[in-house]
Amino acid sequence: MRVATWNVNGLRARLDFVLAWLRERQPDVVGLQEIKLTDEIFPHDAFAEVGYRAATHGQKSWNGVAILARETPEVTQRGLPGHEGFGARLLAARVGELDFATVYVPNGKHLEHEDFARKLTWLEALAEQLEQGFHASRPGVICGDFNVCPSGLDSWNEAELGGAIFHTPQERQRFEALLSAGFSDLWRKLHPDRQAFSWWDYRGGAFHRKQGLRIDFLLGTPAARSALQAAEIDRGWRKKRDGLTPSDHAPVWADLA
DNA sequence: ATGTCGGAATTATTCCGA
Repeated sequence: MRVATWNVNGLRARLDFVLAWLRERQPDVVGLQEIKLTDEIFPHDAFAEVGYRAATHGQKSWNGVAILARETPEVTQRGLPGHEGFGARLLAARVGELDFATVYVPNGKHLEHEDFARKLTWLEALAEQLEQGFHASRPGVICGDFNVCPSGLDSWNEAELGGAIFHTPQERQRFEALLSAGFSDLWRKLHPDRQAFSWWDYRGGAFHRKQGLRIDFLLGTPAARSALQAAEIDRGWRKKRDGLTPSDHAPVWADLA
């Protein structure tokens, strides 16, 4: 079974790009983030044509998450309880025997902004929510854009960015708490010393300058981790193709037995 | 170059968020 995560940065602008990726990679379950549209206009038909059912938690203009799967996802949670006012950022569903969730963690903007403190609180609430929705003995994956760079290895410039947004001890401690609760960073488990990024700013030629961050993750329960066979970041899909503009994030996928 | 995108508000230009 192939599971994947992708912040698409606007599904209307990215639909053809996403469909091409689905045809090539043939994932079984995908968590999308930043779909930037409402549930009413979600393109269910386009996904059905390539063999996917979708569950959605969207909103107008910003944020929004969705789950694509070969079989119909049965939604177990829409939104992070008590934090719905911070945007449509969490969707959990059962897909066959897999417990799955997609999250779009608040950006936080900068350390002095009120959104930074709200981001930390949101991450704490996420940890509580996951305790209820996932179990060590069941295969489960929580994926998404966490907007946290877990270690210096995950940043193109820890020397200068360490301590700045995405790189603070407060964010890292809260991400670490998710791992301590039993979730494994699946890509990192297979590539413990590799530096690779999943996001590059559109500005300044960051992609070609290799100025990126690894902030998109597939976190697996112990049962998922023990079934892990492969995990990759689809860096090639961060490039323009056939004249289509890419997202600023690359997809990340993992194969589970 | 604070250098690019997506989307909305408003009518091709400006803003906001990332």
